[in-house]
Formats: sequence, structure tokens, C-alpha cells
Amino acid sequence: MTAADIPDRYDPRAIQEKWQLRWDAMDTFRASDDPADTRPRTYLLDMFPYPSGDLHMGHAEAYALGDAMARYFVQRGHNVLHPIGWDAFGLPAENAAIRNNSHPADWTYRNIETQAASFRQYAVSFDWSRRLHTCDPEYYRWTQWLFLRFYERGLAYRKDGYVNWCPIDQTVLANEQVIAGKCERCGAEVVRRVLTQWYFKITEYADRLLADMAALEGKWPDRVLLMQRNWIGRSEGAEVSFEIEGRDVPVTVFTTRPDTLYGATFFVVAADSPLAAELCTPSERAVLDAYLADVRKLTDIERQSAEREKTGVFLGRHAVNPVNGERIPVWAADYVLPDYGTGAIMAVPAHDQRDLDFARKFGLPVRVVVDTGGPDPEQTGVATPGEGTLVNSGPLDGLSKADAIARITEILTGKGLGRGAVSYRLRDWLVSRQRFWGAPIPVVYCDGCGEVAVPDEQLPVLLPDLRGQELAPKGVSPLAAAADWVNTQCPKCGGPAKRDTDTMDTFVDSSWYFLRYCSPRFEHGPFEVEAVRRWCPIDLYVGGVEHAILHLLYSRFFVKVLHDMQMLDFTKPFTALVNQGQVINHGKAMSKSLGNGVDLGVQLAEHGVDAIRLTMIFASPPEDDIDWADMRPEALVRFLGRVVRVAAEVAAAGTAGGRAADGDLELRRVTHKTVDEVTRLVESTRLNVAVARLMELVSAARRAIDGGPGAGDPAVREAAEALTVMLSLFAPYTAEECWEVLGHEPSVARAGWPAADPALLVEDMVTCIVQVDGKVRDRLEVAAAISGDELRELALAAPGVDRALAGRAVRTVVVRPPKLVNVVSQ
RNA sequence: GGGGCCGUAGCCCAACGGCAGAGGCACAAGUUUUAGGUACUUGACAGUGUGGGUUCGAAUCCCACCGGCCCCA
Repeated sequence: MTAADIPDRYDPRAIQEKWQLRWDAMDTFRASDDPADTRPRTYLLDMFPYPSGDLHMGHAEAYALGDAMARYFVQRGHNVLHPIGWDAFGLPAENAAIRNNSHPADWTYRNIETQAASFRQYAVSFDWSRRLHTCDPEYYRWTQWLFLRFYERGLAYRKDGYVNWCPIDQTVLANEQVIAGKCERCGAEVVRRVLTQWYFKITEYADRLLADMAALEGKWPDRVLLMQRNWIGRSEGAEVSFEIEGRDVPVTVFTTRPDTLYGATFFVVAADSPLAAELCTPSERAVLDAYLADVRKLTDIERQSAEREKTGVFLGRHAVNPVNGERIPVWAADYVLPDYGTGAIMAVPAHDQRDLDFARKFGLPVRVVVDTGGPDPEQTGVATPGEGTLVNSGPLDGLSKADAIARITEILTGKGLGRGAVSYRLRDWLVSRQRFWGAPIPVVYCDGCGEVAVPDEQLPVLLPDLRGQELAPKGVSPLAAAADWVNTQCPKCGGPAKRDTDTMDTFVDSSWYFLRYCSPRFEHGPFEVEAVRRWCPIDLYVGGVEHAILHLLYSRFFVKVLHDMQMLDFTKPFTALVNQGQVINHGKAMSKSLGNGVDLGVQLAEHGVDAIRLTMIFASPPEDDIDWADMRPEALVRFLGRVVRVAAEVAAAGTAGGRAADGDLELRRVTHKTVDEVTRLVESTRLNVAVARLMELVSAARRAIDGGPGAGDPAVREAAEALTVMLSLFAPYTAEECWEVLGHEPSVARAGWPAADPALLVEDMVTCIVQVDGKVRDRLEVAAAISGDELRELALAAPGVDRALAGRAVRTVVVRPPKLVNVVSQ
């Protein structure tokens, strides 16, 4: 190569096309399942995408991050599993199919191919041989199989439950699809409706899911752990039994404040609970029914809102306070939810704001039983939930809140009227969906045998071939209309039976996909136990914070169940987690309605893949949001151009074969220090800083070429090569091109991570800061190995110190060799 | 209402309790160029949201307040 070959322009398109073709033939990133392969194994997982269209800016950030980490471990010589698949069931496909009179699979697989092509262009280091789609029968067969295992263990069960129902679209909506009480698609007022639904008994694992998080401390983002803890919502308190007049069996309520039991002046049951219907006296029936019609229009969130005015109706009946025998009225209200605890509470208006609001609205008594020193809640309308001394509470009088809780729990336990108890906010997971494009629930209903599980050998229960208008909402799952499909034989008695027409929540599909990747074609189970043992748990999981609660919680639940089934030898699926931030534009999330969307394809075409990947990485710490309006991808294009020129000039100087040790020492120090720092930065996922270090190395190499020993110096080649390998994590095309220019065989992806020579990291001389009273007054060039005493003497003799002291005496001297001395004056 | 995170040059961001500036953008000047652009070099710009406290020393730790974001109500 000669000087004439040095490119004066960086042309990303040309090198992208060139290397895409060559990489396709190389299969560089296939993970090895060979047991004889002794390289350390690393399982690096990116959250799989939903195929909603082509990849977008958010994907570009997430996969740039995950890919950099995966490529790092490859460079370190690990056997890396970095798979990809698609979370491919879900409602958008169904809506598209209705619109286009087609099958949801058409839209889904078309989008998957589009995204797969974009991933290829984006140069993500996936092991494509393990690709999976959750909507493939080979996959959802095992989703169904897992459902049946849960069913066998009593972890999948059916009960009547409330769902959000859109009367226009005639379908059930997820909570997230209900915006301010209205259907997000048609704007109709959503109503609550009782349907018989399948649930997973995740509450049985609440304590274990909570306990596990201690071990994830420091490995998962704090905010995710916090969100999960809040979501599980453990609270300690007591269960208290209340006799209800005219009812044989007492009703148990859970309270976190059993100490306030003497202040319970009324009793509230959820208006829409079976208990309310049961307790309602005939004379109040009409009132309750009228009230219920209103209640059913509300979402849980609205019902619990503190701002909303309290509503409720008296049920014409009384409960008895177990500690003082007092008759207290039983009310039905919507601020108590039917599926939380027992659907009933004891109301202590003096010390609970919602109870107080309710009491004031309906003229119910307020009795202070904890003297907090605050003003009377009945007068102020402000409840006093804080610490204080018990009053008006018989044996509890004079006790503190904590002592009273202990004492009353003891008393209740002794009398068989209650006991200490723990309650969780977490509810069982409703998995039924009245939708087509999901995994059918593998259960049939037989007139003779009742609910019957589909036998394993009949799996998968394939979706019928419905398309277009057949998928339009009709009030029941679209599957119900497929008579040929619904009507089947009972696996037990052979008689006529009907299939369950609901499909599973797509979160079920994604709760175990990471296990399938270990043996994606395995035909005798959801995964091969040995393969999972080899790869799992996942070393690093990369994905959006939007999955901080549900997906991560469900996956943890699945892994625990599978562990209990002795199919897994670990209980925590994701050892470490990184949540990348969002890509926003002008301060707001990109959205069609705001018209602030940025098209990834346009960005890639304009600046090239590598510059966009680098822009994403360099923008900010991975967990922070990136405001695209603040980004200048052309700056990274420029940077890549500088890298290419350095490599080309080194190549043109024809230095191959020179010993690095003979090279310019100053540049060598910079190179090795950069390697050392970048290594640490990548391992702690501080990739934005790592890129900044690479920029410095390029500048150092540039200076060495222009104003130092020149491009022919072996140290410059050493710098260029180390730079190229490190850059390959972020800008694989440019790095590959440079690697070839520097005279190496592809692929740079496997070149091996450079090693920093410790001898080049130690500095002989360092600058010591000399402070007087904490302010910098002088600096000294000293030997790095200088002793404290020696440094103290030098510092006290420094002219700047003398000047700053201005004759004052020295009180003490803080010496931190070799970098700092602080002289403290009187 | 409870809990958490974050406020550093015009902008994006660095800084084991120890020189506030690593890097980038934008800006200015210079070299190259017929010019522009490119490339290269150089420069200027903040004292860390506000007020206290701890410390020899605080952007960093603690408290309060202001502003923004998130989770739970």
C-alpha cells in the first residue's frame, strides 16, 4: 500500500456491503456445545424483540449495547452464547390481519424477516442457528407443555375473575390498554366483567421471589430491585376475625394496624365481591345493584385513587368488633378491591385517610385510639397514621404502636380471634386472553369428565387457520367461532368435548425462551437439561426498563417452578442485568401522534451502521435516556474516518514485523494504559467512557504520526492494532476493514483482546498536588515510589506553600504519597 | 401521600472524598486549499441547582429546600 491508497473519505456503505457478504460465509459467532470445548462459557442475552415492524431507534441502542458486551467476551476467548429470536405472538398481528383480510402469521413472519435482515445489516453477533419464534408450533408446543406441568402441580387454576372489557371492541383489555377508564383503541368506556379465567399461582412464590433479590443486589439495577419489591409488596400485620350478625362463619380481614382495632368503627367489603352480595339484606339489594353498575365502570387504579370522592352503600347489617363487642355497620364500597386479601377490611377512620374520607362522607364515627400529638382527625379531615401512644384501647392503653401491635396480636391469637400474618400486594397471574394470536390453552371440557388436560402426546394444540374478519371481536375469543376446532374428543372418555378457546398471555411465551435457546431444536422437552446446565444462568441480560417488573418477575417465577420440578439446578435466571435507557427526541418519547419519530433506516443510510452504533454507545451511560435531538452522528463518522486513516498510514509505512518493544515509549504507555482502562470500563459497562478513551488513543496515534516518530514506528502499529480490536466491539465494519488494511486475516472479531503490559502502566514520576488548607498552592514532580516523610519535607519547602502560609504556623500536614500533600495552617 | 433516582461549560457527558475537565458537539483562530468543504493544530467558555453540616479537604457523604424523572398509593 502506498500513500496514494490512503482514503481521504470514509465510506461506510462500501465496507458494509463488502463485509456483510464475507461474514455470512464465516459463521463467526456460533456457540459451541462441544463438551470438550474448555473455553469459559458466557451466556449473553438481549431481550428478544416483538416484530412490530422494522427495528427502531430503541432497538439500535439496546442491541449496540448487548452486542458490544457479547463481542467483548468473544475477544476474551470465551465460548459465547448470544442468541436471537422473536416474541412473536400478540395483538398487533391480529389487528393487522383483520385490516388486511390476512392471517396474523403473514404479518408476523414478514416483520420477522425484515428485522432479521436489519439485524444482519446492524452486524449484531448473533448465533443465528438458534433462532426461534414463539409463534412456531415447535415452540408453543412446549409453552403448552409447561402450562400442563403447572396445572399438574396446582399452579395453574381456573376461577371467576374480573376483567377489563371494551363493549365496542368486544374484547378483554390488559390493564395497560385501559387509559383513564377508556379503551385505548376506540375510546369506549371500559367496564369490568366477570369471566372464568386461568391463573398462575405466582403468589405461592411471593416470599421466595422476594428473598432472592438480596443476592441480586449490585448485579441488577437498584431501581429494578426496588420496583420488584414494591410490586410484590410484602406487609406484616394480623388477620382478625369479625363475627357478622346473621352469618355462621366469621369474616377474616387483614390489617397492617391491628393496634388500632379499638378504633374500628365500621366494616367495608368490596362492592363487587361475592361477600357483598351475600351480606346485603333484601331491603338494600336494589341500592347495591345500582351502585354496582357504576363501580364496574372503574379500573382498579381509579378505584384506589385518593383524589376521587368516596362512594359506598350500607348493606343493612352489622359486624362485631372482636375485642370490645361493639356492633359496627357493614358497608360496601369500591375503594376496597374484591381480589385483595379477603375483599373486606376493618375501617379505622382516625388513622387511615381513605377510611376517614369515607367516614366523613357518610357521617360514621371517628375514634382516636393512637395519640400521635396531631390534631383531631375528625376536625381536620387528616388521618394520623403515625407513631403515638395508644388510648381508648383497653389493655393496649399507654403502649407504643409497635408494642401494641405485638400485644394485640398475642391477645387475638390467645383467644383464637386472629393471628400474626403477612400479606402480599402481588396477585395471581391471569394468563387467559380472549385472543387468537397466542398459544391455545391445552385444556378441553367434557360433559362427563369436566376439565381435562390435553395429553402431552397430543401437543401442540395447533391454532385453527382463521383469517381476516373471522378474527374480528365478537364478544368471545375468535377461536370459539372455529366449530371444527372447538369440538373435539375428550382425551379421557372419548366423548364429545370442547376446547378452551382462550390463548395464553404472551408473557408466558417469554418467561422461558432463554432456556429454549440452549437447545432450540430439542424435541423431547422444552429444553435439554444438560444444555441448560451448560449455559445457564444467564451471565448478562440486556433490555429495556419497561420489563423491570412483569417479564423479569414472571421469568424468575418460571425458573423457580422448573427448579422445583428438578429440571433446573439454579433458581435465579439472570445473574446480572443492564437496563438501557430510551431513545427520545426533543425531550419526549417518540410517537406517531407527536410526529417526532426518527427512522433508524434513514439514520443508518445517512451515517452508516458503525457511526450509529457508536453514537448510541457514546451518548451517555447505558441506563440513561438518549435524546436524539442532542446527538451528532456525523461526529462519530468523523472519528471513524480518523481511525481508518491512522490504519491506512500505518499500513502504507510498511511496518509489519517490527517489534513493538522497539517503538516509541510515550505512545506505548498511552496504548497500554488505554487497553487497561477500556478493559475495566467495558467490564463495568461504562461504554461511553470506553469510547472516549479510544478517541484519546486515536489522537495520540495521530500526534505520533504527524509530530512524533511517524507512521512507521512499531509503537504506532501497536496502537493501531489495539485500537482496531477494541473498536470492533462498537464499530465492527470499520474495525474489520482496518484489520484487513493492517495486513491481518478476518475476522477481527476473533483477534483476541489486547493485553496491557503492567510494566508500561507504572509511571516513574508523578505530579504531586500541594495544598494549603485544601487549596492547590504548588505542584511537585516526584518519584512515584517516594516515601511519606520525604514528600512532606519537599512539600513544606515548596515556594507556593511558603507564599500561601504567609508566616502562619503549620498545624498539621496530611500526606498521601505520591499524589497529594495538604498543609493545614493554624 | 410514601419510596427512589438525577441536577457539573451554550449542549451531550467525565471526574477511588484529593488539581473541577477525559471525550464529543457547537463556537473562534491558525495551517492546508483558488475558494468552500475536508484534514490537522490551537483557543475561549463552568466552579458542580440553593442553603446548611461532616471533613485537613466535598461535584462526591449527611440534612433541608427548589426543579426534573421513575415506582408504589
